[in-house]
Amino acid sequence: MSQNLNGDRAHSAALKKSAKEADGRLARGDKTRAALLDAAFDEIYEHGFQSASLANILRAADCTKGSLYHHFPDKHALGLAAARANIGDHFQRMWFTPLTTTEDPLTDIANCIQQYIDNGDERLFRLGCPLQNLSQEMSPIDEEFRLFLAETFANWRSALTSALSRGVDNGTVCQTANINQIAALVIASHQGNIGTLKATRDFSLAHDAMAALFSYLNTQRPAST
Amino acid sequence: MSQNLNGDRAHSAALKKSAKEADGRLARGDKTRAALLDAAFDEIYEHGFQSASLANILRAADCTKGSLYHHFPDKHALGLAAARANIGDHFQRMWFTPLTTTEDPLTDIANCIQQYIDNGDERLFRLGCPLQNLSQEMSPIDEEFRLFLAETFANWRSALTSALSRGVDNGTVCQTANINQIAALVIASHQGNIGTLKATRDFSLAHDAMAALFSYLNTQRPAST
DNA sequence: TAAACTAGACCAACCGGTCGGTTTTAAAGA
DNA sequence: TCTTTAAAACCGACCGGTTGGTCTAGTTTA
Repeated sequence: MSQNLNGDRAHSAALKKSAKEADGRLARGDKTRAALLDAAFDEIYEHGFQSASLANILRAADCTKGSLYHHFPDKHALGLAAARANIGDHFQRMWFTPLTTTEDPLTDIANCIQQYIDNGDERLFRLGCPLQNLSQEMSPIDEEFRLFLAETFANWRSALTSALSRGVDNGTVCQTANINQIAALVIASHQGNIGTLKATRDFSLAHDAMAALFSYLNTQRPAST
Repeated sequence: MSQNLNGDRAHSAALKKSAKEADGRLARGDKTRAALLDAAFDEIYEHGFQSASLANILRAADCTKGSLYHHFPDKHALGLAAARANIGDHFQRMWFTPLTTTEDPLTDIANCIQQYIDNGDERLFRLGCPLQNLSQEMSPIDEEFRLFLAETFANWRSALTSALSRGVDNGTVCQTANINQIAALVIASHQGNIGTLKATRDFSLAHDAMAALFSYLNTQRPAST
């Protein structure tokens, strides 16, 4: 077993070395590795994992085959590491951080979703959600990818239910609300909305779905008597 | 322009001939063509369009390259024709037929969705919805595919709104309901639900999302006073 | 000097697509 | 009814290009 959990071939010595770089600059090898992860994520996001071309990745990372196969045992490990690095970051920023502190989960969940539709960049609308793309493509054919993706969904779900549970406690969510159901519908409708938008490019459809979800979320507030 | 709207190379003479086959048997060429479409759909459903292998399709259809390229100009036309044939049929059976006759759209929309989760076959849970898979993969890279998929989404949406509109008229749907929003959420949440299930394999999550959607749908009924 | 890292030529396998040639089919002619 | 004929249908070897992956040699770093 020469691989660590990230599926790469970095040695413990290299890890120690880069930890020593206190000024933020990355050691040469780590810079190459980071460039490969970035380039791999972009290429996979654009073309999917199976159609992602190592040649394109190497060109974008300004790197050669020898370097790539020094850092990663194969394309699969590179793709998985790239997905882990990028998708984890994204969910932390967009969902986990806002949800762990909110005192009004129904409002802030709606805000998270609105963020995507109102402030999404060109790539989001053209390419959709990386988590969803990888789920569609890789879940049926690669168990390691599937487990990572399923874990991400599970984390997302529990971030939602934790926040909602806090909302029940502090009175911003109705006592009788089924927080598991709310979380499940938030995930499903948001994923479906982003995915559908990609093909239809119909923002009115996306806004309608969002409005319907928000009106559902509002029925989960305590009666205002 | 030697192609017809189906993107194949069948000549009008061949079409006339097969139309003459009143007993339902297909002429030799049409049988080959149908076998190719079936095999292509299966291969694309399993591996996606870009990763679909012509060699696999030919093996499954028991056919050779020469035949394939006699019937279709290229892989793209084959894939598009296969998608058209199969996805159209599916939506007709699962959604359009039930929805054009229903007198209680909120109930029957829920039934349609329940059908997928309760009676879906192994392939649906492992591979998801072909419409969604193709949307994810092909929308960003092929405008012809995208237009067909967007059209399918639009047809789905208008089948839902027509049924809901009838429901408003006959009193099974609340007068103040926003039928566009309802239709949009049904599409988004259903698509998202099937897609998420593929990675998570968590039926409790799918059932929760479905239950939440049903509870939303029930809020759209007239007050029972 | 040993280990980490980079370099890029090279490889077999597979890809979608082409093409010259053969077989099957059905209508026309006698 | 038998023969002729041309198009439709089918066949599979072959093509250039690309794929992920290997390997040996050289460079940089601690």
